[in-house]
Amino acid sequence: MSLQHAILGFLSLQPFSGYDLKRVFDQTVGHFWVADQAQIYRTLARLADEGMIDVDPIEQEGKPDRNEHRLTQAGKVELDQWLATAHETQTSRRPFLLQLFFAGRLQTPEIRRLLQHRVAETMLVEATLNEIGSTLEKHAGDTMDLPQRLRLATVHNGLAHARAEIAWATRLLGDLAGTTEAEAS
Amino acid sequence: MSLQHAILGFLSLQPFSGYDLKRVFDQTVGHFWVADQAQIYRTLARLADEGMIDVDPIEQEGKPDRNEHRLTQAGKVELDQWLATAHETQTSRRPFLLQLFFAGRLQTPEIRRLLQHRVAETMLVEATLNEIGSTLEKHAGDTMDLPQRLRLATVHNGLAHARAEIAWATRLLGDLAGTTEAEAS
DNA sequence: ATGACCTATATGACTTGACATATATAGGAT
DNA sequence: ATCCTATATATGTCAAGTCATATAGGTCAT
Repeated sequence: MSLQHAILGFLSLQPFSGYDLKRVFDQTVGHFWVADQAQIYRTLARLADEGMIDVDPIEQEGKPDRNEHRLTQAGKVELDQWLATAHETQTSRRPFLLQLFFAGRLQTPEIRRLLQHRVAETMLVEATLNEIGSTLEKHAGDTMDLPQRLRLATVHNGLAHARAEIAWATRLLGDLAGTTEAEAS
Repeated sequence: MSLQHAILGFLSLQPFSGYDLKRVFDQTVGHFWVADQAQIYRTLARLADEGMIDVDPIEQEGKPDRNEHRLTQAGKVELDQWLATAHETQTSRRPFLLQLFFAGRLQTPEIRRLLQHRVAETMLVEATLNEIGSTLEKHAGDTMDLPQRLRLATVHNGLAHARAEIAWATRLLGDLAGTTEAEAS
């Protein structure tokens, strides 16, 4: 499970409540990791159980109390070990390719519509990532330290894949158009 | 759930047993969709329950009996509707990016090692996809029909993303090397 | 004071998937 | 005889994730 280590990672930066974590996930790694609120709380409970994190109840005025979580030594060790390990990548499932694989049953215009939708969708992702990237670069200015550059690199990764997807789909659209015209002529 | 529709897709080509399906999955869509054997059988049972497929017990000599599954009209309708729908893509989780995001805690050489491992891993994927691609092209010869071209396109998609990943990681490796040298000089 | 919204945590129910293991038939090897 | 492999289906168990919903404190606007 990686969510566990993601949480340890954030807690290595500063203490967070579960509520904080949900927002931090969405705002920083949301483009490649979606974390469910319920899952965050349950994982925090498990990590506390295992002695990876400590829980610190904080009373607040004007707001409900919050449970701050901070890394224990054991948690730090676990995190660093996970970080330093080169994990095998398991092939991720791609529903769109599945759909395309069987799309031979459809009419060519319908397939083109699917691909065009895919391009449009991916261009939106690209735009979002571009914004995130410029924000990161602006915030950092000239002095970008290693952690910042790695965070930016995750955005560049998303951009690289988005562009690859768009180029691939666009090319396939061209191929399909070419054939249709050739068959019609 | 997409496994359901993948199974319907294969059964739209010809009848299959659960055992067949497992092999067919591995051999044709394995590069972007891993299907668990137990999951296949349970999904077949559910699809039969829902009237999407019919089960046909076949007695065999020299081998155990097998249950052939074939699409019903309802299954065909469900498949075609799924195929023709432009589904929203949910962001897939990328454990490697998570790792990189927090890798600022590591020493630069360790980060470089992670990236080099990533490149090597992805180059293996690329090689495998190249083989699959050439096999498909060889089998088809000059006359590639639409379904064949779409199957090939899923391989090209994988290749495009593999190359994007390699290029991104290589570039990042260069950046990291540049900084280390600059800091050392 | 009622409703809308934000902060904050928690639980129940369910789905999907992963992994191990069981069962049975039969061929071929040692 | 025994073991290994292939064919074929099935079940148990657990982990991970999704979605809905509950609870509770508090602010602010109408």
